[in-house]
Amino acid sequence: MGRGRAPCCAKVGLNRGSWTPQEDMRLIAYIQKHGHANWRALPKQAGLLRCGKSCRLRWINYLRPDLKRGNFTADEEDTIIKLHGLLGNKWSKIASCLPGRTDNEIKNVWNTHLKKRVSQREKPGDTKKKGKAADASDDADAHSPSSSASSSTTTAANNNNSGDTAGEQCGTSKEPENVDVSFFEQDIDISDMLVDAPTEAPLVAAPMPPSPCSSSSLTTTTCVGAVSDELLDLPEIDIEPDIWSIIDGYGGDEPVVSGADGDATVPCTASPGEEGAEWWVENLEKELGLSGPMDESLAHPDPPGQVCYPGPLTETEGDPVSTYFQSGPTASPLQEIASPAVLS
DNA sequence: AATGATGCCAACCGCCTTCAT
DNA sequence: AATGAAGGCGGTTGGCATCAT
Repeated sequence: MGRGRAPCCAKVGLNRGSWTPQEDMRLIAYIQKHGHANWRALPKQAGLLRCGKSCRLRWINYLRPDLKRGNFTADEEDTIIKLHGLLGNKWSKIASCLPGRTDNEIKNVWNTHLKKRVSQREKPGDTKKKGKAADASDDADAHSPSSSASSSTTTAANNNNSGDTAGEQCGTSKEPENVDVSFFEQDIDISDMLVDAPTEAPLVAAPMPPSPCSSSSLTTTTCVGAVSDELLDLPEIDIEPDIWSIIDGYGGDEPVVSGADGDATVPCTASPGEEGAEWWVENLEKELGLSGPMDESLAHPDPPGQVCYPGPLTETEGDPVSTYFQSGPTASPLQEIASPAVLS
Protein backbone atom coordinates (compact mmCIF):
# COMPACT_ATOMS: atom_id res chain seq x y z
CA MET A 1 0.00 0.00 0.00
CA GLY A 2 1.00 3.46 -0.51
CA ARG A 3 4.06 3.11 -2.62
CA GLY A 4 4.16 5.03 -5.78
CA ARG A 5 3.21 2.84 -8.61
CA ALA A 6 5.90 2.11 -11.03
CA PRO A 7 4.48 0.69 -14.16
CA CYS A 8 5.62 -2.83 -14.78
CA CYS A 9 6.77 -2.02 -18.20
CA ALA A 10 8.02 1.49 -18.25
CA LYS A 11 8.72 1.64 -21.90
CA VAL A 12 11.26 4.33 -21.76
CA GLY A 13 14.54 3.26 -23.20
CA LEU A 14 13.76 -0.40 -23.20
CA ASN A 15 14.58 -2.70 -26.03
CA ARG A 16 11.76 -4.27 -27.91
CA GLY A 17 11.39 -6.78 -30.62
CA SER A 18 13.49 -9.79 -31.21
CA TRP A 19 15.97 -10.82 -28.64
CA THR A 20 19.59 -10.78 -29.51
CA PRO A 21 21.84 -13.69 -28.61
CA GLN A 22 23.58 -11.43 -26.18
CA GLU A 23 20.37 -10.69 -24.40
CA ASP A 24 19.52 -14.35 -24.32
CA MET A 25 22.87 -15.22 -22.89
CA ARG A 26 22.56 -12.64 -20.26
CA LEU A 27 19.11 -13.76 -19.28
CA ILE A 28 20.10 -17.40 -19.18
CA ALA A 29 23.19 -16.71 -17.20
CA TYR A 30 21.33 -14.65 -14.71
CA ILE A 31 18.48 -17.04 -14.20
CA GLN A 32 20.67 -20.08 -13.95
CA LYS A 33 22.60 -18.40 -11.26
CA HIS A 34 20.00 -16.43 -9.40
CA GLY A 35 16.68 -17.74 -10.47
CA HIS A 36 13.80 -15.47 -11.26
CA ALA A 37 12.15 -14.63 -8.05
CA ASN A 38 11.28 -11.19 -9.22
CA TRP A 39 10.72 -10.62 -12.87
CA ARG A 40 10.36 -6.96 -12.51
CA ALA A 41 13.71 -6.52 -10.91
CA LEU A 42 15.40 -9.09 -13.03
CA PRO A 43 16.15 -7.03 -16.11
CA LYS A 44 17.75 -4.35 -14.09
CA GLN A 45 19.80 -6.74 -12.08
CA ALA A 46 20.79 -8.69 -15.13
CA GLY A 47 21.60 -5.55 -17.00
CA LEU A 48 18.95 -6.11 -19.61
CA LEU A 49 17.15 -3.28 -21.27
CA ARG A 50 13.91 -5.18 -21.27
CA CYS A 51 10.85 -5.10 -19.16
CA GLY A 52 10.26 -7.93 -16.77
CA LYS A 53 7.38 -9.21 -18.75
CA SER A 54 9.47 -9.47 -21.82
CA CYS A 55 12.12 -11.38 -19.93
CA ARG A 56 9.58 -13.70 -18.49
CA LEU A 57 8.05 -14.38 -21.84
CA ARG A 58 11.36 -14.98 -23.43
CA TRP A 59 12.40 -17.37 -20.72
CA ILE A 60 9.16 -19.27 -20.62
CA ASN A 61 8.62 -19.50 -24.31
CA TYR A 62 12.07 -19.97 -25.56
CA LEU A 63 14.93 -20.25 -23.15
CA ARG A 64 13.68 -22.57 -20.49
CA PRO A 65 15.87 -25.64 -20.38
CA ASP A 66 12.98 -28.02 -20.11
CA LEU A 67 11.35 -26.96 -23.30
CA LYS A 68 10.67 -29.70 -25.71
CA ARG A 69 11.57 -28.55 -29.15
CA GLY A 70 10.67 -29.57 -32.59
CA ASN A 71 7.42 -30.50 -34.15
CA PHE A 72 4.46 -31.60 -32.20
CA THR A 73 3.85 -35.31 -32.23
CA ALA A 74 0.56 -36.73 -33.31
CA ASP A 75 -0.16 -37.59 -29.73
CA GLU A 76 0.50 -34.08 -28.63
CA GLU A 77 -1.71 -32.73 -31.33
CA ASP A 78 -4.47 -35.08 -30.38
CA THR A 79 -4.13 -34.05 -26.81
CA ILE A 80 -4.35 -30.44 -27.75
CA ILE A 81 -7.44 -31.03 -29.79
CA LYS A 82 -9.09 -32.94 -27.02
CA LEU A 83 -8.20 -30.47 -24.38
CA HIS A 84 -9.19 -27.56 -26.50
CA GLY A 85 -12.56 -29.14 -26.91
CA LEU A 86 -12.94 -29.19 -23.20
CA LEU A 87 -11.12 -26.14 -22.09
CA GLY A 88 -11.42 -23.80 -24.98
CA ASN A 89 -8.65 -21.34 -25.41
CA LYS A 90 -7.16 -21.99 -22.03
CA TRP A 91 -3.76 -22.33 -23.49
CA SER A 92 -1.91 -22.35 -20.26
CA LYS A 93 -4.05 -25.13 -18.92
CA ILE A 94 -3.60 -27.11 -22.07
CA ALA A 95 0.09 -26.45 -21.93
CA SER A 96 0.28 -27.72 -18.42
CA CYS A 97 -0.73 -31.09 -19.73
CA LEU A 98 1.95 -31.09 -22.34
CA PRO A 99 5.26 -31.01 -20.59
CA GLY A 100 7.82 -28.99 -22.38
CA ARG A 101 5.33 -27.13 -24.48
CA THR A 102 4.38 -23.56 -23.93
CA ASP A 103 1.02 -21.97 -24.10
CA ASN A 104 2.22 -19.70 -26.82
CA GLU A 105 3.48 -22.59 -28.85
CA ILE A 106 0.27 -24.50 -28.43
CA LYS A 107 -1.73 -21.47 -29.32
CA ASN A 108 0.25 -21.04 -32.47
CA VAL A 109 -0.08 -24.68 -33.43
CA TRP A 110 -3.75 -24.55 -32.84
CA ASN A 111 -4.26 -21.44 -34.87
CA THR A 112 -2.11 -22.58 -37.72
CA HIS A 113 -2.82 -26.28 -37.98
CA LEU A 114 -5.20 -27.87 -35.57
CA LYS A 115 -8.01 -25.42 -35.93
CA LYS A 116 -8.23 -26.21 -39.59
CA ARG A 117 -7.94 -29.88 -38.99
CA VAL A 118 -10.75 -29.87 -36.50
CA SER A 119 -13.01 -27.79 -38.64
CA GLN A 120 -12.39 -30.08 -41.56
CA ARG A 121 -13.24 -33.05 -39.44
CA GLU A 122 -16.32 -31.24 -38.37
CA LYS A 123 -17.50 -30.54 -41.84
CA PRO A 124 -15.83 -32.93 -44.20
CA GLY A 125 -18.07 -32.03 -47.08
CA ASP A 126 -17.49 -28.41 -46.67
CA THR A 127 -15.39 -27.22 -49.53
CA LYS A 128 -13.23 -24.66 -48.04
CA LYS A 129 -11.28 -22.27 -50.03
CA LYS A 130 -8.01 -23.83 -50.81
CA GLY A 131 -4.72 -22.97 -49.37
CA LYS A 132 -3.75 -19.69 -48.03
CA ALA A 133 -6.94 -17.96 -48.84
CA ALA A 134 -8.65 -20.53 -46.71
CA ASP A 135 -6.31 -19.85 -43.87
CA ALA A 136 -6.83 -16.20 -44.17
CA SER A 137 -10.51 -16.76 -44.00
CA ASP A 138 -9.98 -18.91 -40.99
CA ASP A 139 -8.28 -16.10 -39.32
CA ALA A 140 -11.01 -13.79 -40.32
CA ASP A 141 -13.45 -16.25 -38.90
CA ALA A 142 -11.84 -15.88 -35.62
CA HIS A 143 -13.02 -12.34 -35.48
CA SER A 144 -16.30 -12.58 -37.13
CA PRO A 145 -19.47 -13.00 -35.15
CA SER A 146 -20.58 -15.82 -37.34
CA SER A 147 -17.38 -17.59 -36.89
CA SER A 148 -16.83 -21.22 -36.38
CA ALA A 149 -14.90 -23.18 -33.88
CA SER A 150 -12.16 -20.91 -32.90
CA SER A 151 -14.14 -17.81 -32.55
CA SER A 152 -16.59 -19.54 -30.37
CA THR A 153 -13.97 -20.80 -28.11
CA THR A 154 -12.26 -17.53 -28.16
CA THR A 155 -15.34 -15.83 -27.04
CA ALA A 156 -15.99 -18.39 -24.43
CA ALA A 157 -12.54 -18.18 -23.11
CA ASN A 158 -12.58 -14.49 -23.05
CA ASN A 159 -15.77 -14.31 -21.21
CA ASN A 160 -14.94 -16.87 -18.70
CA ASN A 161 -13.04 -16.21 -15.63
CA SER A 162 -10.08 -18.30 -14.97
CA GLY A 163 -11.84 -20.13 -12.26
CA ASP A 164 -14.19 -21.86 -14.59
CA THR A 165 -14.23 -25.53 -15.04
CA ALA A 166 -13.55 -27.33 -18.17
CA GLY A 167 -17.04 -28.63 -18.32
CA GLU A 168 -18.57 -25.31 -17.79
CA GLN A 169 -16.47 -23.75 -20.38
CA CYS A 170 -17.33 -26.28 -22.93
CA GLY A 171 -20.91 -26.21 -21.97
CA THR A 172 -21.36 -22.54 -22.06
CA SER A 173 -19.84 -21.97 -25.39
CA LYS A 174 -21.03 -22.93 -28.79
CA GLU A 175 -17.80 -24.63 -29.21
CA PRO A 176 -19.03 -28.22 -29.27
CA GLU A 177 -20.85 -27.60 -32.46
CA ASN A 178 -17.63 -26.79 -34.07
CA VAL A 179 -15.64 -29.66 -32.87
CA ASP A 180 -16.29 -33.24 -33.33
CA VAL A 181 -18.26 -33.84 -30.22
CA SER A 182 -18.14 -37.55 -30.53
CA PHE A 183 -14.48 -37.17 -30.64
CA PHE A 184 -14.57 -35.79 -27.16
CA GLU A 185 -17.16 -38.14 -25.95
CA GLN A 186 -15.07 -41.14 -26.41
CA ASP A 187 -13.91 -42.69 -23.24
CA ILE A 188 -11.32 -40.16 -22.60
CA ASP A 189 -10.97 -39.59 -18.98
CA ILE A 190 -10.03 -36.04 -19.21
CA SER A 191 -9.69 -35.82 -15.51
CA ASP A 192 -6.69 -38.03 -15.81
CA MET A 193 -5.17 -35.57 -18.13
CA LEU A 194 -6.17 -32.63 -16.15
CA VAL A 195 -5.25 -33.97 -12.82
CA ASP A 196 -2.07 -35.73 -13.31
CA ALA A 197 -0.96 -33.98 -10.27
CA PRO A 198 0.96 -36.13 -7.94
CA THR A 199 -1.33 -38.26 -5.92
CA GLU A 200 0.70 -38.19 -2.82
CA ALA A 201 1.31 -34.53 -2.82
CA PRO A 202 -1.60 -32.21 -3.02
CA LEU A 203 -0.78 -30.04 -5.88
CA VAL A 204 -1.37 -26.76 -4.31
CA ALA A 205 -3.26 -25.64 -1.36
CA ALA A 206 -4.07 -22.52 -3.16
CA PRO A 207 -7.52 -21.09 -3.09
CA MET A 208 -7.52 -20.79 -6.80
CA PRO A 209 -8.13 -23.88 -8.81
CA PRO A 210 -4.81 -25.43 -9.23
CA SER A 211 -3.34 -25.72 -12.59
CA PRO A 212 -4.86 -28.76 -14.17
CA CYS A 213 -1.66 -30.58 -14.32
CA SER A 214 1.41 -30.06 -12.41
CA SER A 215 1.88 -26.70 -13.75
CA SER A 216 5.30 -25.79 -12.72
CA SER A 217 6.68 -27.34 -15.80
CA LEU A 218 5.22 -24.50 -17.65
CA THR A 219 4.47 -21.91 -15.22
CA THR A 220 7.68 -20.56 -14.12
CA THR A 221 9.38 -22.25 -11.36
CA THR A 222 10.05 -19.62 -8.90
CA CYS A 223 13.65 -19.79 -8.17
CA VAL A 224 14.42 -18.23 -4.96
CA GLY A 225 17.56 -16.41 -5.40
CA ALA A 226 19.44 -14.12 -3.21
CA VAL A 227 18.95 -11.25 -5.48
CA SER A 228 20.49 -8.07 -4.48
CA ASP A 229 19.42 -4.71 -5.58
CA GLU A 230 22.61 -4.16 -7.33
CA LEU A 231 23.28 -5.05 -10.86
CA LEU A 232 24.31 -8.57 -11.28
CA ASP A 233 27.98 -8.93 -11.44
CA LEU A 234 27.99 -11.54 -14.10
CA PRO A 235 31.18 -13.40 -14.33
CA GLU A 236 33.01 -13.54 -17.52
CA ILE A 237 31.92 -16.55 -19.36
CA ASP A 238 33.49 -18.77 -21.86
CA ILE A 239 30.83 -21.10 -23.04
CA GLU A 240 31.30 -24.42 -24.65
CA PRO A 241 28.87 -24.87 -27.50
CA ASP A 242 27.73 -28.16 -26.10
CA ILE A 243 26.36 -26.59 -23.03
CA TRP A 244 23.30 -25.55 -24.89
CA SER A 245 22.57 -29.02 -26.01
CA ILE A 246 23.19 -30.12 -22.48
CA ILE A 247 20.77 -27.59 -21.25
CA ASP A 248 18.39 -28.59 -23.94
CA GLY A 249 18.82 -32.11 -22.84
CA TYR A 250 16.64 -31.42 -19.90
CA GLY A 251 13.80 -31.40 -22.27
CA GLY A 252 15.51 -33.36 -24.94
CA ASP A 253 14.07 -36.36 -26.57
CA GLU A 254 12.58 -37.62 -23.48
CA PRO A 255 9.54 -35.93 -22.35
CA VAL A 256 10.44 -33.58 -19.69
CA VAL A 257 11.57 -35.45 -16.73
CA SER A 258 8.99 -35.70 -14.14
CA GLY A 259 10.26 -35.34 -10.72
CA ALA A 260 8.77 -36.86 -7.66
CA ASP A 261 6.20 -34.18 -7.67
CA GLY A 262 5.39 -34.80 -11.24
CA ASP A 263 6.79 -31.58 -12.37
CA ALA A 264 9.20 -31.07 -15.08
CA THR A 265 12.52 -30.78 -13.52
CA VAL A 266 13.76 -27.34 -13.81
CA PRO A 267 17.27 -26.99 -12.70
CA CYS A 268 16.69 -23.92 -10.75
CA THR A 269 13.81 -25.36 -8.91
CA ALA A 270 15.79 -25.66 -5.80
CA SER A 271 16.71 -22.59 -4.05
CA PRO A 272 20.24 -21.51 -4.28
CA GLY A 273 21.76 -22.38 -1.07
CA GLU A 274 20.29 -25.80 -1.05
CA GLU A 275 22.68 -28.56 -1.69
CA GLY A 276 21.10 -29.72 -4.86
CA ALA A 277 20.93 -26.28 -6.21
CA GLU A 278 24.48 -25.63 -5.40
CA TRP A 279 25.50 -28.73 -7.13
CA TRP A 280 23.50 -27.71 -10.10
CA VAL A 281 24.83 -24.24 -10.17
CA GLU A 282 28.36 -25.39 -9.77
CA ASN A 283 27.94 -27.97 -12.42
CA LEU A 284 26.35 -25.51 -14.71
CA GLU A 285 29.01 -23.01 -14.08
CA LYS A 286 31.57 -25.57 -15.01
CA GLU A 287 29.70 -26.44 -18.11
CA LEU A 288 29.30 -22.84 -18.91
CA GLY A 289 32.86 -22.18 -18.15
CA LEU A 290 31.78 -19.56 -15.77
CA SER A 291 34.79 -20.09 -13.68
CA GLY A 292 37.17 -20.31 -16.54
CA PRO A 293 39.29 -17.61 -17.99
CA MET A 294 38.20 -15.82 -21.04
CA ASP A 295 39.82 -15.14 -24.24
CA GLU A 296 38.88 -11.68 -25.05
CA SER A 297 40.33 -11.80 -28.47
CA LEU A 298 37.77 -14.33 -29.45
CA ALA A 299 34.82 -12.17 -28.87
CA HIS A 300 33.16 -11.65 -32.14
CA PRO A 301 30.20 -9.97 -33.64
CA ASP A 302 27.44 -12.02 -35.08
CA PRO A 303 28.62 -13.71 -38.16
CA PRO A 304 26.47 -12.19 -40.83
CA GLY A 305 23.84 -14.51 -42.04
CA GLN A 306 24.93 -17.25 -39.78
CA VAL A 307 22.81 -16.57 -36.85
CA CYS A 308 19.27 -17.00 -37.75
CA TYR A 309 18.05 -16.21 -34.36
CA PRO A 310 15.66 -17.12 -33.11
CA GLY A 311 14.83 -19.98 -35.33
CA PRO A 312 13.46 -23.44 -35.37
CA LEU A 313 15.28 -25.65 -33.04
CA THR A 314 16.35 -29.12 -33.68
CA GLU A 315 18.15 -31.12 -31.16
CA THR A 316 21.63 -29.91 -30.69
CA GLU A 317 22.66 -28.69 -34.01
CA GLY A 318 19.63 -26.63 -34.64
CA ASP A 319 19.82 -24.83 -31.41
CA PRO A 320 20.39 -21.26 -32.43
CA VAL A 321 22.38 -20.57 -29.40
CA SER A 322 24.55 -23.54 -30.07
CA THR A 323 24.79 -22.52 -33.63
CA TYR A 324 25.71 -19.14 -32.50
CA PHE A 325 28.58 -20.40 -30.49
CA GLN A 326 29.62 -23.09 -32.83
CA SER A 327 30.87 -20.45 -35.09
CA GLY A 328 33.57 -20.00 -32.56
CA PRO A 329 33.65 -22.50 -29.77
CA THR A 330 35.51 -20.31 -27.43
CA ALA A 331 33.98 -17.14 -28.55
CA SER A 332 32.12 -15.56 -25.78
CA PRO A 333 29.41 -13.08 -26.35
CA LEU A 334 28.82 -13.21 -22.67
CA GLN A 335 32.13 -11.71 -22.25
CA GLU A 336 30.84 -8.61 -23.80
CA ILE A 337 27.56 -8.61 -22.13
CA ALA A 338 28.92 -9.51 -18.79
CA SER A 339 31.56 -6.95 -18.74
CA PRO A 340 31.16 -4.46 -15.96
CA ALA A 341 31.12 -1.66 -18.44
CA VAL A 342 28.08 -3.03 -20.10
CA LEU A 343 26.48 -3.99 -16.87
CA SER A 344 26.66 -0.53 -15.59
C1' DA B 1 13.70 -14.81 -62.03
C1' DA B 2 10.62 -11.63 -60.00
C1' DT B 3 6.76 -10.55 -57.43
C1' DG B 4 2.91 -11.04 -54.55
C1' DA B 5 0.32 -13.94 -51.36
C1' DT B 6 0.22 -16.73 -47.52
C1' DG B 7 2.09 -19.35 -43.47
C1' DC B 8 4.39 -19.40 -39.36
C1' DC B 9 5.97 -17.92 -35.01
C1' DA B 10 8.12 -14.82 -31.62
C1' DA B 11 6.90 -10.97 -29.23
C1' DC B 12 3.83 -7.39 -27.63
C1' DC B 13 -0.44 -5.54 -25.55
C1' DG B 14 -3.92 -5.16 -22.36
C1' DC B 15 -6.76 -7.20 -19.05
C1' DC B 16 -7.43 -10.08 -15.04
C1' DT B 17 -6.00 -12.40 -10.83
C1' DT B 18 -3.21 -12.91 -6.97
C1' DC B 19 -0.24 -11.27 -3.54
C1' DA B 20 1.66 -7.89 -0.40
C1' DT B 21 1.23 -4.00 2.41
C1' DA C 1 -10.74 -3.88 3.80
C1' DA C 2 -8.55 -1.15 0.48
C1' DT C 3 -5.02 -0.26 -2.55
C1' DG C 4 -1.29 -1.03 -5.49
C1' DA C 5 2.37 -4.09 -7.46
C1' DA C 6 3.51 -8.02 -9.86
C1' DG C 7 2.56 -12.12 -12.29
C1' DG C 8 -0.05 -14.61 -15.58
C1' DC C 9 -3.04 -15.32 -19.48
C1' DG C 10 -5.11 -14.91 -23.96
C1' DG C 11 -5.52 -12.26 -28.18
C1' DT C 12 -3.22 -9.87 -31.67
C1' DT C 13 0.43 -8.27 -34.57
C1' DG C 14 4.88 -7.69 -37.15
C1' DG C 15 8.28 -9.62 -39.73
C1' DC C 16 10.59 -13.27 -41.94
C1' DA C 17 10.23 -17.57 -44.73
C1' DT C 18 8.13 -20.14 -48.11
C1' DC C 19 5.09 -21.01 -51.86
C1' DA C 20 2.47 -19.97 -56.03
C1' DT C 21 1.93 -17.52 -60.10
